[in-house]
Amino acid sequence: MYPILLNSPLFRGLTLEELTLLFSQVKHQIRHFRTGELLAQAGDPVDKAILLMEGRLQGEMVDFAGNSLKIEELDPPQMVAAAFLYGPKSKFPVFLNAKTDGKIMIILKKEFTDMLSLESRVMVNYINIVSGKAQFLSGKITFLSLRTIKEKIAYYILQMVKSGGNNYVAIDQTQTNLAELFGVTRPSLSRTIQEMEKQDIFTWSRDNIVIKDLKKLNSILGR
Amino acid sequence: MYPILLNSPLFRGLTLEELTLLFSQVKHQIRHFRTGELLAQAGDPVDKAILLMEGRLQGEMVDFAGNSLKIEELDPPQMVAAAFLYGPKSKFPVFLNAKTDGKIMIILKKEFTDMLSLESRVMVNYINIVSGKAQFLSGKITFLSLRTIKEKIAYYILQMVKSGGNNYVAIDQTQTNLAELFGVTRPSLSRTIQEMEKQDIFTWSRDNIVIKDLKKLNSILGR
DNA sequence: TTGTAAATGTAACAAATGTTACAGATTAAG
DNA sequence: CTTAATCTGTAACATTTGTTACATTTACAA
Repeated sequence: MYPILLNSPLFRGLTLEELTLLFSQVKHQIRHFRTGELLAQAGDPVDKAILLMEGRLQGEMVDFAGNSLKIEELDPPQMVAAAFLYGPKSKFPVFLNAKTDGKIMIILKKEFTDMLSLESRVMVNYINIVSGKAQFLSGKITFLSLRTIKEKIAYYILQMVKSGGNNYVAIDQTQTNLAELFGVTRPSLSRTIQEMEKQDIFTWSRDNIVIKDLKKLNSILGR
Repeated sequence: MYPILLNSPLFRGLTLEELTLLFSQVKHQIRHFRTGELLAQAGDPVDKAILLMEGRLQGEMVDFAGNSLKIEELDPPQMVAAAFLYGPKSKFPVFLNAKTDGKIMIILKKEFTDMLSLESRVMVNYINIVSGKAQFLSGKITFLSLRTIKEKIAYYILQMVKSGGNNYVAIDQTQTNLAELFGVTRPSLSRTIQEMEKQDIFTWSRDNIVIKDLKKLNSILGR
């Protein structure tokens, strides 16, 4: 019935038959939207699950002065604001705009809750999604809590090393990207990298980093 | 049977009878611990739900150099690492130490999942808990993303005003506390407050803030 | 009231990062 | 190979924040 949803993290593991059966039991509606349409405002109560089926949506965080801060894009088949359907606040964190024409499925919260009870695989999937968001944010915070650029570089490299295991790290990011990821300016990042190279902590070439002094690198994060 | 758990967010809304019935169907075990005991290490896979019933636990974030960074305490009846039982990582984010003697209930993940399917109120409670964590972290990140101390002060005040509605904000925090919350040093915070007062944005006395120029305050957050 | 601890104001200086501008290096497209 | 776009190195200077130290004020208990 809605084969696109089979690929969504929420319905992972279900067959098309099972999904069709499920939707025969769970009230839902399909809604089409057009480019530029405003689907939700920040602060709106979230009382329904929204599943993006076609098209592209864009979430814009807006600050107190009314300016747009951060933009996140969402592609199908994904759930919108999954971590905000439940919880004490349950308000939209962003303004939700349509970047293209498309369609969404809407399931009211009560029905959504029933669906989770009905099909425990969907329940586990949903909990995995929300937990994943929390874990992602938790990692983000660890990173944002690092004060200096040196610390961020050290953390970044050590994070990469951990997955690799060597003293060699491949980079797939440009310094320009990294600077944005770190929330610092590009020249500042470049300067700090040079400094650390001069201190013989590592050598940083275009596509890889070679650690020369793991001890020093660790000690940067020691307080 | 375990009346203390009635007050836990996870079992909110259940009667003692219902809870007792539930635990007759869900395998679980009680484990006692002693002061100083290490209950879990950061990185350990999380394959069981841990509910603190008595005593006090302490989570310590540890950095690469082996130093303790942040400490969070946990009091009963709370679930430990609720947002890390599911999700792609599913590893303990902290070292879990016992501050006092006490006891925990352990429910294996499979049994826990069954319990959520079995009793939809507990399921919703659990989803509320995890969603709440994600939302809390999301707000934290918004705050940490602010670059300058001025922005943090502006954001903080506007946040307070929004709940109040006036141009008057009561403070229950000392500057020393606020500085820590903002992640800046106390003299820097004090200095910045003075500067903003000189710019006639607000007056900041011991126990309240009076906004004198809301426009300026807003414009600080405009980019 | 007085004494003490905590909170706050303040200043001089150091350190880190941002800003701006430009030159050289690298990459990818034609 | 040539060219244009992107990425990177670098420098001078401005701005912000941290560090340290001390004075002043406030709150609270004896």
